[in-house]
Amino acid sequence: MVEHSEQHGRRPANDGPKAAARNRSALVTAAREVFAEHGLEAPLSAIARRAGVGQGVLYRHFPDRAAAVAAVLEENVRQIEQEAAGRDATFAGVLGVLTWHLADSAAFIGLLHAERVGSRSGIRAHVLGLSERVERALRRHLPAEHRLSDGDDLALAVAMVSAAVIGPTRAERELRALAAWRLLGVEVGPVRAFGD
Amino acid sequence: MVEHSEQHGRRPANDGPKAAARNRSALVTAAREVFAEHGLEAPLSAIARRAGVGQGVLYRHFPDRAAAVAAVLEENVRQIEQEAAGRDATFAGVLGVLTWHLADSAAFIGLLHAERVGSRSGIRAHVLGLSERVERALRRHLPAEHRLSDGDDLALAVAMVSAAVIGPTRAERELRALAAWRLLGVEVGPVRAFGD
Amino acid sequence: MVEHSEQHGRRPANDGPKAAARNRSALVTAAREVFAEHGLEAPLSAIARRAGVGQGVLYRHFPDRAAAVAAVLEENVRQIEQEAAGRDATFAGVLGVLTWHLADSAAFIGLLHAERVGSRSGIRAHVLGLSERVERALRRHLPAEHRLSDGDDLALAVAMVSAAVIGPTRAERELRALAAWRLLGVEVGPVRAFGD
Amino acid sequence: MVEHSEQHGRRPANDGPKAAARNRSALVTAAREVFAEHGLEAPLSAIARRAGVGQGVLYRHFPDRAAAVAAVLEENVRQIEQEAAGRDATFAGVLGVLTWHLADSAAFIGLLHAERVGSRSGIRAHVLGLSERVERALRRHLPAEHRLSDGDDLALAVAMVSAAVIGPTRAERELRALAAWRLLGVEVGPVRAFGD
DNA sequence: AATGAATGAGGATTCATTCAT
DNA sequence: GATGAATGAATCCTCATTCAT
Repeated sequence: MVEHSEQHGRRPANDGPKAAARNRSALVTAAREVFAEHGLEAPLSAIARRAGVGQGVLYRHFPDRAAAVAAVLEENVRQIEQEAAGRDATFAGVLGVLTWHLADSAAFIGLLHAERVGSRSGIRAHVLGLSERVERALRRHLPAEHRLSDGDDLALAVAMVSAAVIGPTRAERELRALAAWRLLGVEVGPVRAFGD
Repeated sequence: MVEHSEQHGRRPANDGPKAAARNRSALVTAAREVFAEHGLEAPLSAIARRAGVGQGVLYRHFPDRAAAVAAVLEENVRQIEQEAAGRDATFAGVLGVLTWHLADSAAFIGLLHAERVGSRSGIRAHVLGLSERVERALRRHLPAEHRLSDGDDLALAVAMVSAAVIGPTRAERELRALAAWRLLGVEVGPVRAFGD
Repeated sequence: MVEHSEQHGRRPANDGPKAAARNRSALVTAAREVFAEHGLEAPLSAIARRAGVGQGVLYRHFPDRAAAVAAVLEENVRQIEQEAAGRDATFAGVLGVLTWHLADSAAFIGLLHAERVGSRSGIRAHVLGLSERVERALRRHLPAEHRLSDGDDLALAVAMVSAAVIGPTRAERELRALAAWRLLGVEVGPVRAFGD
Repeated sequence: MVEHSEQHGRRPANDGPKAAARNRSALVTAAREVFAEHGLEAPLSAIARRAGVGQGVLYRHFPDRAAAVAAVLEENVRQIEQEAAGRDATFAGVLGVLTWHLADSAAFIGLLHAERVGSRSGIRAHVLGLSERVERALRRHLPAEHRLSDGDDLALAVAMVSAAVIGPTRAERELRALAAWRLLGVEVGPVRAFGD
């Protein structure tokens, strides 16, 4: 049992429940950055620290590492879908946003195709669902006669490009991603962050 | 004939220097298996245990994790080179051996293109060297007019295929590798372990 | 992953494997004391600290709390059995050793009859086995016509006395144990530590 | 008629002071259940959750764990006293109610005789007081010539029986309690919940 | 040269307690 | 008065690494 009988020295400000939404958002941002910089095995405490919250808050929002990873992925996928839902969306455009995410943090999108995401199988299904959402978003705008329109090739191509995206700088990663798409015979539109 | 393998009481037999080579080999094999089964983050102690040696021996041969990883990679690359050096080697054939290694343990070859291999930078250069050796082995047999013959495309392609190689079973991983090569427009020869 | 890349500042003496037996014994002793003083929920780290060893050693010898508890219990029971095995052992004498253990650390013998020992069921069976050994040791010397000779009464009586044994000092606990046996109509022999 | 229980938007209805009593009662009930199911070390948050109130309310009513434990004990003891105060109360009858409480949640009554209730000493005196009230309630109906009528024997007997009461089901615990009383030469009246 | 126990820093996780709303 | 999010100390546990034998 953990009986904290000593008084905590001067407790820092507690902004109350209003901070909840702000904290969650800060945590997702921090998680994205920390995972991008130090990999998916980075200490969770680093995320809490960077988000400027206590460890407990991290655990309240994300009961385990997988949940934190999933939250970042979820956001990425949502942005891709949103781009795809735009009135004048094109295959090249959606691919551009996807590529931006790849270059920003390839490890996450790479996860979409990972076989072993920890041991819990729950996350597995979740990731598969996200993967399908990305494919749907892309396929909706894929020219019918495209060489990737066949079967699982689109998913495979995304996985391949994801992995190709390594490099010390964002620019370098973006170049690689574009080169990878080109090798697959795909022309990508302007790469840009969602919302640009 | 004198039976000289009798037990020496408490200490395990000390078979002299001959044991060193045997141990190293057992360690590399164990490392390959452990890394393949539990990922590159597996406890090093698991390698020593599977090799049937003490922790100290592991450290004698591999001062750190990177060294153990490098040793497995090194062996992989040497086998690819050996295949490429064969009298009647073909591009498809060399690619077959490479693909076998990918399917056997994609994580290793994937490393060939990783930007971050722990924090020590020494390993970085080493891995780049291995990467070049693989490319050389392949390029030597690459038809001049091949679409991958241009610049860094070959390395990129290997990276892309490496990443596509995920799956619970070896067979599944092999299938994925072949599909990935196909997407890149490459025809692969019979996939087989080196030495078959 | 826990990558300890910084050098540990000056490592304390490592007495080598010879320390293993000594450490285990020190740990059991420390565990007995810590559990007696702070209850079975005491921090495991306190045991390691009192035994003068690192946390790792504790975990090497006792993978979890239950194992540490079991080790102390085991020792208690063995001493009772040993007393019972003596040539001129009497019921009162064996009961004396048992009572000494009760007074020394009632929680442990109390465990012998506990229904809920954590959640793991493995420990459950183990404790039941120990309990039977205590009963056997006692019953061997129990006068045939004794009122406790019937069925489960002996076990129940031990459980009841165990619980009665609370109090701030050893002497107080011993008095209570004796009073409890008397209430049950049992006359107890000289109370003494095993080996006295 | 004005319907005034409509939801106030975000905040849960604030039913005014009347809720305070209701909450306290819900907390005591929840505490009894949680402590019975998970032991006295159960997380306090579990009590608040089961009572359907916020953590803050728990702390308003019970500043610490000891207070929560004491509240449940207090209620138990009050019920025993009330039974003893009945016109035609008998020793066996009062013992029956006591036994019911033992079987319901032996840990509490066991506390009546515990030496160490956390570290705070305040609780100590409180528990001793409760213990005396139980003894008084029992002794009032104890036949003068009874073997337990001497000195501390009654308190000791209660402690001994408390400890015997372990077992996975309520029925099992009740059987054990009755067997324990019998071993002590006490005949127990009908075991029943207070108020039956 | 091998063994395997010991060390102890670091990371994961849990709650008791506070406090803005 | 109630809610429940936030805090962070304390505990648990895991290895990388050393070193006596």
